[in-house]
Amino acid sequence: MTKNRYRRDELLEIAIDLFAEKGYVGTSIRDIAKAIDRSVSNVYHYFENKEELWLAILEYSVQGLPEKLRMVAHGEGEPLERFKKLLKVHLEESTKHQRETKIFFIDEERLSPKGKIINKQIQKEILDIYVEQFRLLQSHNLVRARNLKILAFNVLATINWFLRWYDPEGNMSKEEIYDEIIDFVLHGMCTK
Amino acid sequence: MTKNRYRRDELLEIAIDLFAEKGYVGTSIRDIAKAIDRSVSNVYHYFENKEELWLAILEYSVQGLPEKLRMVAHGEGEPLERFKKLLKVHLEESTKHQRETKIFFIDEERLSPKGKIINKQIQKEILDIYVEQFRLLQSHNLVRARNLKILAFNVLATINWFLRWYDPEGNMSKEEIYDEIIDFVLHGMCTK
DNA sequence: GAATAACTAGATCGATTGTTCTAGTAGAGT
DNA sequence: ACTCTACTAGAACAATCGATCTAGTTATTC
Repeated sequence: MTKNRYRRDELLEIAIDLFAEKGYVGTSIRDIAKAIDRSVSNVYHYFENKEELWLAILEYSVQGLPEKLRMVAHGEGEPLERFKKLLKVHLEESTKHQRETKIFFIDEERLSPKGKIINKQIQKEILDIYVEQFRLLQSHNLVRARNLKILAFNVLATINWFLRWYDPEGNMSKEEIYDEIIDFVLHGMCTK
Repeated sequence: MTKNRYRRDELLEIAIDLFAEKGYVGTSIRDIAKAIDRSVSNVYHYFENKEELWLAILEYSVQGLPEKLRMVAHGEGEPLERFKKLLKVHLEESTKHQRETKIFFIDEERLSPKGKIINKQIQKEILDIYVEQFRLLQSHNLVRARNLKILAFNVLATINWFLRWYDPEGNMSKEEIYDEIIDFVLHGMCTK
């Protein structure tokens, strides 16, 4: 008999909620069990320990992001249009997993060495995808920045910061925000 | 006899280090005391409790930022030049208090209601300074964005994110990064 | 129907948490 | 000499932490 995937994922869902709200250290196993009205044993039945639970969340959500972005980055089309598409997909995927991505960034320093390494690696992968894109765009004379790494940090800044202030219950539409962010990344705030 | 300001501030310094490294929840009073080789009582002598210690750090560092920014924002000069100066000062001040500002953003959700309110208020103040600047620049036809609030979030994104990746020990100079960020904010990544 | 694996509740573990209490020392002002 | 305040160390507190252990209940397979 294999483990009950459904009950495991239910647990994962509630854990994401609590981690996103109160952080990794701020959320206890008991909190998680209580929130879904099960016993502590139930949590430990599906996950070896707290850290494994955390890593399962990563796998469940953020892990696949680099691959998805690479697909777009290496896809067909004109370089600049493809880059715009990359931004859009990145924004959409991040929004889809807003809570998890939030966790991902908020508590990165609070993990065990193993967790830290995985975390850093995913971030590095994403950064590299962008730097590579910039190099390509640069060869077409489409990039103004001198330091491509700083540029990548700046672009990631707008995307990742968006996850902090965006409120799904708010009155701004996602499409409106996406367009505004993409326009900002491409041309900044100034006219001309 | 008044409280020994020097020993208090020493305590504050070490607390900033630990909070920045391991977070608010991840740092215990004992950790702080041990790091500076004093007793727990010593910490409680200078600060009522853990939260007051946190708030003291805020006061010690981040609290004055809005006022400094307002000074520049309401200063003399051409609107766009003044705005550039605003960005520069903001970047400089944030770098000066990098550890504290990091704490400020990382653990904002982990505070008591009182702490949360103070935290949110400072962030709101800063946001408003930028939105006001954009309104002024807009009246001179210098801003391309439609939604000024989103624009403000994007600008703050680049500044605050910078604090996450910037390594004072690294080989990039601060001035180089500042210029690159300011250029990005004003004109984005594209040529033309 | 026996055997095996999946799952569960609840007590319990030692360690650590924020905080308080007790009992003091040091030094300045009177 | 006495008093008051500033300061200190270290034991002690109840609560909570991640984790484990015991003892059980289901459900499936042969």
